[in-house]
Amino acid sequence: MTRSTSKQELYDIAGKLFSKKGYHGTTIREIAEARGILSGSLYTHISSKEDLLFHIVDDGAEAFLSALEPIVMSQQDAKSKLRNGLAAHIRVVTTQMDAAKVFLHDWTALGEERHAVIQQKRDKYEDLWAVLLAEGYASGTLIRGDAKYLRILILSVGNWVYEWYKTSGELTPEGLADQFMDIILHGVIAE
Amino acid sequence: MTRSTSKQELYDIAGKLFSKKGYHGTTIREIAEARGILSGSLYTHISSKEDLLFHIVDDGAEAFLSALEPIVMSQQDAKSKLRNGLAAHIRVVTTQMDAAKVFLHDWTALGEERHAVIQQKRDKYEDLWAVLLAEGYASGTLIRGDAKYLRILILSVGNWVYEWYKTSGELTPEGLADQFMDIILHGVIAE
DNA sequence: CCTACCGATCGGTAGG
DNA sequence: CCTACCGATCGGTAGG
Repeated sequence: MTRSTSKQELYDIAGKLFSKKGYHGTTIREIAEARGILSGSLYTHISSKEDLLFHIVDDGAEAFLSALEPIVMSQQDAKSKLRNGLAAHIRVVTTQMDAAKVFLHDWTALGEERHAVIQQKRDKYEDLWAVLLAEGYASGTLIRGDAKYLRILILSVGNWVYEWYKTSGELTPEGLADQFMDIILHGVIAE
Repeated sequence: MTRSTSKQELYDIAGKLFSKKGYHGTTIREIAEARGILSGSLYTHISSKEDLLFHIVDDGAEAFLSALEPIVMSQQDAKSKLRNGLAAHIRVVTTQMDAAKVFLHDWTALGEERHAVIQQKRDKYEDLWAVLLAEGYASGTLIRGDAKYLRILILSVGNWVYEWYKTSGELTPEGLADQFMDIILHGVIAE
C-alpha cells in the first residue's frame, strides 16, 4: 500500500499547483519545473496530465471515505457520531488542503470513465452520512430538521473549509467541528 | 444602467461555458462558436478573455451585495433578517447559477488589479453579514454560537448551493432558506 | 533524465 | 463580422 516516495512527491507537487491555479491553469512544464526536471521527463512517471489529476482526486476520495467509515460503523451515540464525523471531514480538508481542494474543485475535469469512478465514491460518502443521520432520527436523538437538508448543511460547511481555512492560528478540526455542531445541534436563538 | 443586449448575451454565453468547464478550460473559440461568429470577431466586443471573466464576476458580486444591503438596512427583526438574508443569497445563486458559480469558483483567475477589486466586494459582503449577526447578538435574539462561525456556516451553505441545486423539482430559495434556518435557529436535538 | 522536436491549439491582431 | 495569420505555448513523443 505504500507508494514510492518519488511518485507521492510528484502528486504533492501537482496537487499544490492544481489547487492554486486549477487543473487547466497548470501546465505540465510548471509541474516539471517544480520537480526540478524538464517536462518530457515527467512521462517516465506518468502517462498523461489527467493521470496526475485522477490520482490526486482518488486519494482525496479515499481519505474522506476511510475517515468516516469507522465512525458510522462504531457504537457511539448519535451526537458523538455527528460531531466526530464532521471533525473527521474537517481534518481531511485541513491536513490535506491541496488534495481536498482539487477533489472538491477540479474533479469534473476528469474524462468520462474516471469521472464516473469518482462520482461513485462521492455518492458512497454521501450515503454514509445519510445512514448516520437516519440512525439519529430513528433513535429519537434528532427530532427537528429534514435529514436531506441537514446533510447538505453539514457537508456544505465541511467542504467550504478549504476556501477560508488558514493553517496558522486557527482552531483544530475538532474545535471547528464543536463550533459548528454546537450551532447545528442546539440552535442559536432563545426558544 | 442597461447594457446592450448583445453584450449581456455574450456574458451569458461566456458565463455558461466558464461555469461548465472553468475559465482556463474554456477557449475563446468555443465562446465565439456558441455566439455563432469566429473567434477574431469577438474582439470587436471585448478587449481580452479576462475582460469577460471580470464582467461576469463583477456582476455576480453586485448581485449579492444589492440583494443583501436592503435587508441589513431594514427594520425587520433579527430572525427575519437572517431568514431573508439567506433566502436572498440563495436566490442570487439559483437564479444566476452560471454567474454565481464563476463568481465563487473562477474569480481567482483574475489578474492582480481586478482580483483586488473583487476581493474588496467580497469583504464588503462578509461585513454586511457580520453587521446582521452582530445586531442579532446585541439585541439578545441570538444567544448561542459564535458570530464568526455562525457567519461561516450560513455562507457555506448558501455558497455550496451551486454545487447541488437542480433547477427542476427543487424547493424555492425561500423554501431552502426556511429549511436551513430552521435547523440553525432551533437546532436538531431534544434539549 | 535530457535533447530535440511534433502537430495542435492557444489568445489575439491586421486589414478589409 | 470574415479572412488570414501571428508568435507563443500547449501536452506529449522519439531516441539516446
